[in-house]
Amino acid sequence: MGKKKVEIKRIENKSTRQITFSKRRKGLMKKARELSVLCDAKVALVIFSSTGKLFELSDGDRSVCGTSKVGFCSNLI
Amino acid sequence: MGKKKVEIKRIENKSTRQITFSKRRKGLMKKARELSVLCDAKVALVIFSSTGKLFELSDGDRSVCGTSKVGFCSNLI
DNA sequence: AACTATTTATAAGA
DNA sequence: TTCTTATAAATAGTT
Repeated sequence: MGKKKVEIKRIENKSTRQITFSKRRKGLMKKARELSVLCDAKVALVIFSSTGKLFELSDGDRSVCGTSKVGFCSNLI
Repeated sequence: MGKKKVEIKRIENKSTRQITFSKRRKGLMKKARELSVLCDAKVALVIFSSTGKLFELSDGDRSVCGTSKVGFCSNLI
């Protein structure tokens, strides 16, 4: 998608990589939510950026992971 | 995407829901891998179908979660 | 942060 | 149920 086809390999330019990260993270989380709702599935998504920043999403029955999002993330680490 | 626009709510027809689950799960995992590679991020994705079947993906530095995929999944539960 | 040309994902259909 | 196709959606490069 986009004006040029892009090869799936590490983006070397830092600012391009950061912009792409921001755009694709948003898109991925949207699709995760959609899968969860449309198909009545339980979905958990955890993303660490290359700078170590954490983004997380979980849908469906939260009880398997604990009740808080922070708790859920902590269990992963 | 697709021939008709679809509303994001639970698909009531069981076989349609199962087909959509299969297609979108595949697409979501592909995009998770792409984000991981393009942006040098660590991504973990865990999906339970409505029948309880587990699908899982993790990319990037596995050490935060243990070395095996099974181990990683077990930690979540 | 918005736009838009294109690519990609996918809802129906075969 | 695997393959095709029309269309919606995501997004790469641009402004």
